[in-house]
Amino acid sequence: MSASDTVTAADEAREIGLRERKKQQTREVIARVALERFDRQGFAHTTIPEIAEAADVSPRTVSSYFPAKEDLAFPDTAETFARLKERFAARTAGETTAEALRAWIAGESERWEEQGERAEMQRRVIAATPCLQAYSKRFIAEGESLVAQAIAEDLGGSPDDLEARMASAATLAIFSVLNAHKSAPDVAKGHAPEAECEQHSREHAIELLDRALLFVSAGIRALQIARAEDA
Amino acid sequence: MSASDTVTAADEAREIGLRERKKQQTREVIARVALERFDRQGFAHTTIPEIAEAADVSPRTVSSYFPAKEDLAFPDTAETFARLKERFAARTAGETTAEALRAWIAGESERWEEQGERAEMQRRVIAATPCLQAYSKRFIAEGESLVAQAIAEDLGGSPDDLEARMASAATLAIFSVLNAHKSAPDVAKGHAPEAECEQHSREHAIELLDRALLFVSAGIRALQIARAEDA
DNA sequence: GCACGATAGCGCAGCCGATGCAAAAATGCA
DNA sequence: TGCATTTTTGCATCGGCTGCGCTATCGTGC
Repeated sequence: MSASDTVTAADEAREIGLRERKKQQTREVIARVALERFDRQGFAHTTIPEIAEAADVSPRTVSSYFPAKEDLAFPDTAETFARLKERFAARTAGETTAEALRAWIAGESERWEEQGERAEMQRRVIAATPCLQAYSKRFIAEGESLVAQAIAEDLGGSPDDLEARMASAATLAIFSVLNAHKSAPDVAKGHAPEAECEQHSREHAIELLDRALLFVSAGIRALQIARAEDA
Repeated sequence: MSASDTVTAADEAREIGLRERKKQQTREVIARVALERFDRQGFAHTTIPEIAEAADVSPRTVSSYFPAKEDLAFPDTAETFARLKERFAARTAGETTAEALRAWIAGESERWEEQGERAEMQRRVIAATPCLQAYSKRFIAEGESLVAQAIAEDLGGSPDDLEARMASAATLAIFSVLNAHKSAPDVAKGHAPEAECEQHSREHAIELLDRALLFVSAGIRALQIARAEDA
């Protein structure tokens, strides 16, 4: 009855052997050098062989780690949504979807801040590449079903309730807008990103998030009222 | 002072000469055979040369008409949004964005019904191809900015007002859900698409649309109230 | 410690889609 | 009919993706 019987996804990074460790490391290196090149020379003007050379692996290996070139710009999206899934699974009976979302977003923005320049680069690259913005919708679709399920539980309906799906789609669409909004105006103002500013920006982000959730919950309420009137 | 001085987009199809006519025709043939193949054998398992042969043109010509393979599945999206743009431009002072959207959607669904099997095939193909669903978001983004502008006018704010963009994104996201929803359940029920049923489906579509607009307008109102309280 | 199964990384070859370019064919007009 | 314009085509190339088989390394059980 070793400790490995109770490992969680979070522990996995330490539990595993040297082999897996090297794999993660290789993946990380590839993603990092790719992001740097994308930032410097643009996504389209960076080739896979080029990234491979910079990461000291073969082109074939790059494609093996990242099936599509676009995936290089979203190296840890899977984990991000895995955490959302965990968060939803772990929520208590009274906790609403909105509260869980708030907590999740807070955790994620903390992560982004820890990454520092890295997250900023990713933001820049995606903002500068329409193709990547379109690609990101693919992941959002994944999040949509998670949120839809959570909202459906709140409403006590079936997991594929239409209203839940509508509300979920609206929520994530608004998140996208907020996310895109966060990139642009800070650049325009032109003041250096000091610690104080970052703190402010984070509070601002939460505030915007609340507005989004307000929007969505008002929408849901209106639907429920309308449905009650019909019946 | 010929008649060509006052041509609109709608007249264009007749005003132009044989040359332009043939071009449209070629484009139409390519799109049609492509959609058929996509429906029969899947998007990924249909190659450009194959489509070219079926359409009796060279592969190079196909790529010339449709820069990306995905565009073959959305042959008339540009016109669809052009009509939305026209509709917004033509709306009277009192007409809200929601009303204009309703009118537009009504017109578009009429068009779809006229196309018959064609629209159904497109629906099937997109529903069966995640890649195309992601690609469709590209066009939706275009619609988003149109709707955002219209809502911003309603609200009297600047054209890139954040709330307008949020509301617009939410609206189109919900439309997407409704659109996807329309594909699935009709198939599940398994009754033939009789005229009566189509009529019902159309009414149902309008009803769903109204729910979406209700959702959005409630959201906007909530935001305005919150903003008023802050001030 | 050793040997064996598993697997990460690699090279290769091929397919497909996208694009630039220039020749060729079709078209519209005088 | 002849000419200018535009569409269509073939060609060549490039970049990305994939399947296959080989090698080297790692992990495990003996």
